[in-house]
Amino acid sequence: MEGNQGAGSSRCYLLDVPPVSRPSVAAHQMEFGYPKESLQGLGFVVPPHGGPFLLSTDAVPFTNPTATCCEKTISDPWSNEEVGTSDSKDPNDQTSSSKDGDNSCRWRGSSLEKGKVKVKRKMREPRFCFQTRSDVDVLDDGYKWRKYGQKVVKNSLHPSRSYYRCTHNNCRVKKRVERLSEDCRMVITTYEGRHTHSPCDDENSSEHECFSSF
DNA sequence: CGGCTTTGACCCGCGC
DNA sequence: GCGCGGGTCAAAGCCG
Repeated sequence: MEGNQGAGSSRCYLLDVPPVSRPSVAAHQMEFGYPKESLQGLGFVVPPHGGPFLLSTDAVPFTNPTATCCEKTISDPWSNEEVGTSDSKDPNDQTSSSKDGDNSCRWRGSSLEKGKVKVKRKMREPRFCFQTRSDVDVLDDGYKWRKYGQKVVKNSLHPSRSYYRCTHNNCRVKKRVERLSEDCRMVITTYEGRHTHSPCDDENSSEHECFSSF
């Protein structure tokens, strides 16, 4: 069924990144005509001037319902609806952030929390996914990520999905990376949440200064 | 020695 | 109600 991502929440873009050692990405596609506001809302800071980016990534809107991988990505459990509310500033979010911030006290145990958590689970952070063509899994977006898990994906020929988390102190942004089953060179990167800092904040700017878009 | 990756287990949500 | 799949945690190992 098509159009379920019409909600306009979790957006997906397709990038054609040359197989270089540093396929820095993504963010650069926003200037391909995508609503910057939404991107900013997601934590992707877009240069106000929308200046040209260094990379010549070829971005394509990744919202075609018939697009194989796209469909799969979007129809995953986290699906679009929760992202729709960019005003995730509801009370729930407050609570969840305090919990989320501390993964150790997530929904493990405390049956008391269950009820609340249940709801919260659906109310995740805003997400943003990209499809890139690259030989490397982890796209250098200027932030520092730490891998915290890997999963086998059943209905995929490339059954490995990796989970990353921003290493910055109070930043709870997560990133999910998986290979496209049809084309192992295609990487689907899904960002979740908003960075509470700038990339330069993560590592000493230097080369990343031009990637402040993430 | 510190940080990161790997890997197995646990828990939750959803579909049947 | 049960089973499956997905997401996260935490311990152990590895590397710089």
